[in-house]
Amino acid sequence: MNDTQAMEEAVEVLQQLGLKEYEARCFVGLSRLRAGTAKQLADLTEVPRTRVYDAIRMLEAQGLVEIQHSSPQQFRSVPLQEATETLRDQYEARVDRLHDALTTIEVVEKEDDAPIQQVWAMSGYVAIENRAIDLMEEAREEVVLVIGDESLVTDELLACVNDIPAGVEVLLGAVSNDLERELRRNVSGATTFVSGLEWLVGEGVEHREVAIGRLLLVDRSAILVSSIMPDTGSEQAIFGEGFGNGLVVIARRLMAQGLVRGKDPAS
Amino acid sequence: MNDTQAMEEAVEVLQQLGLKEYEARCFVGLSRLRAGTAKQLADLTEVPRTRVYDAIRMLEAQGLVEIQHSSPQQFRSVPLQEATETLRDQYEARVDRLHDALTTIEVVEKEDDAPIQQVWAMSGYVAIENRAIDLMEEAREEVVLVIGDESLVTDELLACVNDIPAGVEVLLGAVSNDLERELRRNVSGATTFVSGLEWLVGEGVEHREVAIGRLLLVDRSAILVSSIMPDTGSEQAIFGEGFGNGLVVIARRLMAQGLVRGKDPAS
DNA sequence: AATTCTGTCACCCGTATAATCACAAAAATG
DNA sequence: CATTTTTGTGATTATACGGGTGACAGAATT
Repeated sequence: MNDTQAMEEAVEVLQQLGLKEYEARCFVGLSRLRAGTAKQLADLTEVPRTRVYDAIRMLEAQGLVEIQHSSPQQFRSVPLQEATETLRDQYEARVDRLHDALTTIEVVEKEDDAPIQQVWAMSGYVAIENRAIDLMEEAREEVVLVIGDESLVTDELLACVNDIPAGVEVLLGAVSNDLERELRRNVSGATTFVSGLEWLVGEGVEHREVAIGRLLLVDRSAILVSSIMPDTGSEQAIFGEGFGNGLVVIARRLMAQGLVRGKDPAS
Repeated sequence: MNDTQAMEEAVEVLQQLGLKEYEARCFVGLSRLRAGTAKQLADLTEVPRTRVYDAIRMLEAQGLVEIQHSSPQQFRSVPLQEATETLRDQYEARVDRLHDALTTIEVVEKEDDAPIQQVWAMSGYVAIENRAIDLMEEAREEVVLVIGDESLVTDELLACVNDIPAGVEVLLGAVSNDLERELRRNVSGATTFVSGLEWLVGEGVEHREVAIGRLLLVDRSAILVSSIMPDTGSEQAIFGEGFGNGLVVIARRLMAQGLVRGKDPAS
């Protein structure tokens, strides 16, 4: 990666982490200056000199830079190691506070009527993976998991699959030979197979370039199907649970036919 | 904690974590509703109904809520466990990206002239603790640490002190008997003592209510002194290094007199 | 058929933040 | 010592974003 690119990247990320633009630019500036005055920083980062002071003060308050009160003042950034550690701590504290606050109010409001057909949509790679892991951890009899893209095979996922107790039957599918080999190499106690999932993309219908993400069926009563969007590359999923759930019923059908047929066990 | 308090707290923290107010309120609302429509959410959270949709979309994109595309749409939040996990992952990823970006540009700009007296100021409890730990980890001969307030005795700090290799002499001071006992109970391989640090607050000068935070001297060549501000309760520190550093020189003097005198070892 | 509900848009407005300017004290220069 | 540059603070303007409100068409309900 190019230096200027990297700097922009860093500024961007710092802003996502809650810093203002000037603050971010100043911090990045100090990262390559080791130590500097307001003027030097202003020249390097193109932050208006008179605004550098405010930005630095904010950064100092957050424990990210140090100030030497000489004349002219000198600024320098905390070592990268310390900075990331500080940010991390800050964040952990926040997440904990959130967790505490929310658990004290998890008082559920009226659990009323019919648990009808519910199909939920979710998006985002991280959230979907977490949900998938959650589901697998709760499996009591059977887990069927088909992976459509190697980018989805993370350490967490593999660890989770390997942690499934012995009493639970695990069927692990892949859409390509390579991927299946990869899976078999990293997983024990599971039956792996290759599955052409043509039926998923819609047999003969319009058939756009939506790539298959993953397909997870747990105890034949909860299903999660995800796709990789062609344009953005983001992952989108739908998810249903309950034995009577329409989506789950359809999924059971399809699995029985398309998956298990030429292959292995269970009706 | 009261429910409404907890909700406000949660909203606040969520905003610190990067969510907009409406998004935060909606998420908190869904946390106690298990599932709900836009109208229900609007009534509960006082977010304008027409704005609930935008907020939910953002939340969905971040993997924090699920949408059921029925009519009316139903929304529900991801289980708290998953939500915090997702947020944590997101954050880790950002910090990593930051780390990568900054290391690629850590090309130091001109390391020029005289390494004169440098005294740096920093503030914020987390940052100061991190710096203190850093310093102690680099100790090769001697660590002198005086604690002025029990709130500063964290697990990390204790762990760090206990991890100091045997070859390094450790002098651990406290400003009260109780605190010294506490320290001795949790630390091994260190000489503990009680030190009235009157001299730190300025003998007879104005003497405001600045509480002593910590005092750290490593290898007699780096020093960190912190105070607890009377009004805000925040921690502020100054820090100097280099054997010739003025601050360090003074510190050595003071230590030799005020600390070691009536007590223990080393000149 | 009438009414309520649902979802989308377009718009206003206040605040926060980016961006400039004015200025006095301090430092540097000759 | 006089002049010029640098430094730090404060005030001011411009702008973008997010909070807040209303209009409206289609769907659902009565």
